[in-house]
Amino acid sequence: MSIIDELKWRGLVADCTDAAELEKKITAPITLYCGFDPTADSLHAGNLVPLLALRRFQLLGHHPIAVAGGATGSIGDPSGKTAERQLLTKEILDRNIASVKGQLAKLLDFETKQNPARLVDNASWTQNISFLDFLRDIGKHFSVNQMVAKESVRARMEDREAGISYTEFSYMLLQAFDFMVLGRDANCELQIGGSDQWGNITAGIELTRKKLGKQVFGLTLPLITNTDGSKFGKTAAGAIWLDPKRTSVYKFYQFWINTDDRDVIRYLKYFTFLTQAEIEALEKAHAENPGGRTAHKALAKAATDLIHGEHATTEAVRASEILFGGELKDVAESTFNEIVGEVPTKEIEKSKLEGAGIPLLELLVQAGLCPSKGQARKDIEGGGVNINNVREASATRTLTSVDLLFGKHVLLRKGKKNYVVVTAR
RNA sequence: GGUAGGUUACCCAAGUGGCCAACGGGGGCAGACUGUAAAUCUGCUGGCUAUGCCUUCGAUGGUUCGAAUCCAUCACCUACCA
Repeated sequence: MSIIDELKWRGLVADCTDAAELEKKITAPITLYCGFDPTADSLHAGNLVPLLALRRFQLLGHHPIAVAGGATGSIGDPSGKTAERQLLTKEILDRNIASVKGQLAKLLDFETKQNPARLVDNASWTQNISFLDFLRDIGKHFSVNQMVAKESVRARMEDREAGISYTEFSYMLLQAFDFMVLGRDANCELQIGGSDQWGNITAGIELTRKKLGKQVFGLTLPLITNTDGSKFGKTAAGAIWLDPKRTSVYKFYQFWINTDDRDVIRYLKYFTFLTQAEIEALEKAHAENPGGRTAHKALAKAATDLIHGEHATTEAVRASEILFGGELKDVAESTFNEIVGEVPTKEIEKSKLEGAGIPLLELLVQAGLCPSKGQARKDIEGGGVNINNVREASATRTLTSVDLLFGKHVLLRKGKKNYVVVTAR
């Protein structure tokens, strides 16, 4: 199966230039790239689709290049943004690039002899070019008329309140320049990216044709949307990050477990490397017994394995089983310890539990389960708060050392899914 | 520059002197049901040392026993006129 068929089957092709010619080209290994701008110090679930697509190409023998956007990231892509962005400071940018590079490196194979992945920073070819040279050599090939017509720019021009700065307006040129440089120096013939990158990609294709007289291709991946209309990759608590310091492995696993039934098969195609046969089997299992959530578990396991490795996944699965498995009272200390560190943990001083103890209201706020004591009180009165998986109905409850499990921990829960382990120290 | 209208909690939006921490809807949180679902039903949705107290209705000042509500000035938005 060619990479194009593979992507099509997975529903991962949103758009593509000169499909017939690209399909011919792609029968032999080609070099392709995808850019990632370091807007934060970690990639998030939303970045996964293009990143995994790179890897899909690699698995089928193609040569992937991941481009860290040291240059483009310092400008800010206007695509899909409704307002001008705050520029990142140089220090933040450097830090972000360093950590994003590390994450990219984990998901692609840099070791294989045949077609090792490469990681480059577009600052390396942008920083030494002078403004005048850039205007003369690159800028000359762009028509402002055409640039203004592109969706990403037009949306902002029509919005009288937001507008667009010259800086962001120029973003497209930088990305086009990247493609041209990679086409010239690395024989890169294909750029992939999210569907919001279409305008930037085609700009690069045209620049490459004009500068090098060479035909290169673009392929965009669909924007992932949840069936219920919400944004993929976001929870109430914020984005789902790949960095376990930002989003714990347990939370990451839970994120996938909580996928809507209607989305789960689609996401298996998007986010895992399971084969068509395997996914079809899961689809069947899901249709026959949705309550078994076989597909959800497979999705969560596969995605978590990919990002955090099998060992961490096993622990997250185990913690989930313990927390959602029912009674806590018979749980052995060693079993309980498995969830410590998986779910959010809050340490308090042991002395606070002596005597009258610490008010539950206060602890709920400190543990980050409730935003204020008023809210904590309401949550308790509404029956939403559990201590060690036993519902607590009294808002005046205080916690003392008697409540400690194994003399160390208290398991607080708000609602069905929000756990915090409080550890006395 | 002129005239008219607007600015209310996370968002939309009612309220035009005391009964207003402020109707209603959305969103969010929680409860029941369930599969750690969906749909549905219910409660909550400014803060606190909590049968009470404090801070909110674009900003500042004023009238009044009492203001989101009346007056003045300022800022921003919308429409029409120039």
